[in-house]
Amino acid sequence: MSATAADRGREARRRLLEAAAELIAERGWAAVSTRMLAERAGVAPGVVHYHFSSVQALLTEAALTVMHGLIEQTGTSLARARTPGEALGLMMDFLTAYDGRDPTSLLFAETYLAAGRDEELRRSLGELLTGFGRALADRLAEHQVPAPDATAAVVAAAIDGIMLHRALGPGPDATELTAVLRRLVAPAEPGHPTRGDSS
Amino acid sequence: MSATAADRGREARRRLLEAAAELIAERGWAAVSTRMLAERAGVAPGVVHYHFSSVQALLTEAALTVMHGLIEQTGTSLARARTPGEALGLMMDFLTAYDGRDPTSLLFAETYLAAGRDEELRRSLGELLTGFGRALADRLAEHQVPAPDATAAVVAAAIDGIMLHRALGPGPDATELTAVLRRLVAPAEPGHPTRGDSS
Amino acid sequence: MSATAADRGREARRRLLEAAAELIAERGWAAVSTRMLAERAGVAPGVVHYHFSSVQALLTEAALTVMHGLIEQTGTSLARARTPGEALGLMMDFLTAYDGRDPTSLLFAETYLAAGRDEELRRSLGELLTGFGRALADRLAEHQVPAPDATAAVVAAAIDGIMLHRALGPGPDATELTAVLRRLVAPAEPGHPTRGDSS
Amino acid sequence: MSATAADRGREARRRLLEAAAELIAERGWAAVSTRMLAERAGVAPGVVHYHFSSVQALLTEAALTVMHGLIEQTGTSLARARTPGEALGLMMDFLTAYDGRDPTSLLFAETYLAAGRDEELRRSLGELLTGFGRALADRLAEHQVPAPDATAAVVAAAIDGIMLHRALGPGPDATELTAVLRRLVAPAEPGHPTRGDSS
DNA sequence: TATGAATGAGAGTTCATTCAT
DNA sequence: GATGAATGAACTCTCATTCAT
Repeated sequence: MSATAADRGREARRRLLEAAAELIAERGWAAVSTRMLAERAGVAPGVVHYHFSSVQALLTEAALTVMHGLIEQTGTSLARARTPGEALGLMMDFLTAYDGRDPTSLLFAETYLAAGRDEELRRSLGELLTGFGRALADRLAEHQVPAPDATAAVVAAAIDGIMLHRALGPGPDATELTAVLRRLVAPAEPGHPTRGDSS
Repeated sequence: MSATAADRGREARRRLLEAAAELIAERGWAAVSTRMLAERAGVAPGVVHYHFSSVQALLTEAALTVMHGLIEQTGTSLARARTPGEALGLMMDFLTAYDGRDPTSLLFAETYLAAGRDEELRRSLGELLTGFGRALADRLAEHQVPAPDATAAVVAAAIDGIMLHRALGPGPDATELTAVLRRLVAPAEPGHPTRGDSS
Repeated sequence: MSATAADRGREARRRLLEAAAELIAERGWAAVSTRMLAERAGVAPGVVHYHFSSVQALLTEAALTVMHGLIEQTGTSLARARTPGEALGLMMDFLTAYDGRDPTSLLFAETYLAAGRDEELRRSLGELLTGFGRALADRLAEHQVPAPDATAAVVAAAIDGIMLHRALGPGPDATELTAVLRRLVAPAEPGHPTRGDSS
Repeated sequence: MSATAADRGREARRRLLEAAAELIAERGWAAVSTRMLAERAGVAPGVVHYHFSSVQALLTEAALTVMHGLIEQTGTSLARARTPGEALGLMMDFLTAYDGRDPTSLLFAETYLAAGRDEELRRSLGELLTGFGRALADRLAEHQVPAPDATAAVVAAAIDGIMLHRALGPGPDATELTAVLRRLVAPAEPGHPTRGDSS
């Protein structure tokens, strides 16, 4: 109401972050330019460097914001899950929600690669994923999945890897892949150690 | 002894492909420039476009050559494997051979992403991976692994995904991950679940 | 007093258009380069593409601006002419004002040729000349010149053609040529009907 | 028969001249490059500079050869013409044979402009056109056309100017234009010498 | 009589960033 | 808080030309 100027400033900043997330997916991290960002956000070119110290800083903040949001939300859902099937299903849901060519999948992949060349980004992203991995491992442990830490790592990696491969072509459909992935998280059973498929 | 000129040309071309593979991993696909390539290969800048129609074409050829070599060689090894354990072990070996920050892992990841923005690259890479997926699925089928196609896809994706995540930090070690991955390829056996080889 | 930045921008743009018109004549349409334009206009190389989407766009705008100005002004003079002799004399004046090697003549010739390879330029230039041709034909018709449209086309073409030929060497002087050209615009006379066209 | 190597050399040279004439019309004088010429002529790039001292020299020779051929042939036809109508008709024939966008018209126009920036080309082309102008003037004189030199210059210029304008759009058709041009070459008549102004 | 690999300059264009307003 | 003009380096790519073979 009062601080119209400050509000416009916040709004411009928000639109720039939104534009950055879109453009990283569309063009690739290294191909996003100041002018592209300004145009997409509907602001003057100079505004980019007014709100952010560099284009890299804007891209980093945008990517981490989106990834933090999605991962945090999934972690929360995991924590709320009451039954094992519910918890595991949440992970598998990614396979139907994202096809490897959607903005979210691409943003994740681009950011993983960019992190390999930016120490600060690598650290932040590492923390995010480590936290998520722990949350997932905790759930798996509750459901008697053996080697819960390594299993959580493999599940998360498999899902990201599937996204990466799907960008190249369809591949097997989500239902089939989900069935295979469930083998990873079958709970250990006293008499019949490591079953998990025959259903 | 005669064709010194032609030989020099072949050598320059070869060095450019070598430089391209290195630089894609080091700097990222979109950040490789004509002059960087020329300098790394030890040739004049103009030579790049003398031998290749564009920088994109050079990067594409370089990436496909390396990936083709590695995948073909792995496929051949798979085909030669006499026992199931040997075959499965070959796949798991990637986890000890590559740590996600080595040139080969990075080249793979960069090329996957670049393929999303280059139709020709996507097609070529798709063929390469489809062929490998089929070879792997065939082996899995021989060992009575259920849903061999989807399983092959998940195994390959998990390995690439692990590489991607490892670039961010160490994570669980290869031995643990391998143990988890073996759950995916346990043969379906009516009476005695999870043995898995003797064929 | 306030908008010094905007003023500087307008001034730079203006100087670039001026430089473009000069350089098209001096070097030829296809030989005008970004850096030549920048140097002549006294601006940094990057400024060219800040103000214009491409060098082609700059050349096109510059050429059309100059040609539009000259043609419009001549059209206006034609319209204001009170007597036939005055109107015809305006056309003939070009022969004394321009010698085929002056910037204006060369700009016209270069632009005609460039228009053959640029659809948009061809359209714009075509409209400009069609409009002028109509204005001239109207005047000729008022003075009972037979076939005024074709006559206007021939007069305009002859003048441009003379400029083109003069670039190669002097040729007959303007007075003689003017006398010949006047044959084209002799009014039809009842008793002695305009030999040379009918049949 | 014997000198196969020498024959191939002559043939390559001939094909290069042919390619040059085509490409000047297609791309414009300044846009013709060594590689384009070699490709069009079906020879290796190095051959261009083996047969010609520079690309400019090749273009110049090609243009002059074509123009010399056409002008010489027209001059010969003019000389052979038995009646006035026949002679004048030869000139007018250009208007139906060329439409301003054909290779010949474009080659002429491109060469006129190039001559303005190449002293040697200007001299050669000037001689060619001067010679033709004299031949035409002689014919006009024989038919009692007043001011035959200036008239010849205007006729030639009008035809080239019409070609130049036609490249921009159709304009009046050849029949109408020819009718107008015939006014220029009407023979002087005892009683009414050189009418056409006083109105 | 060619050949084709190489050179290095220069083409048009886009870049992240700065700064006076 | 925002602007937009400007900078100068770097981008991909094409150039005419040379020269060892």
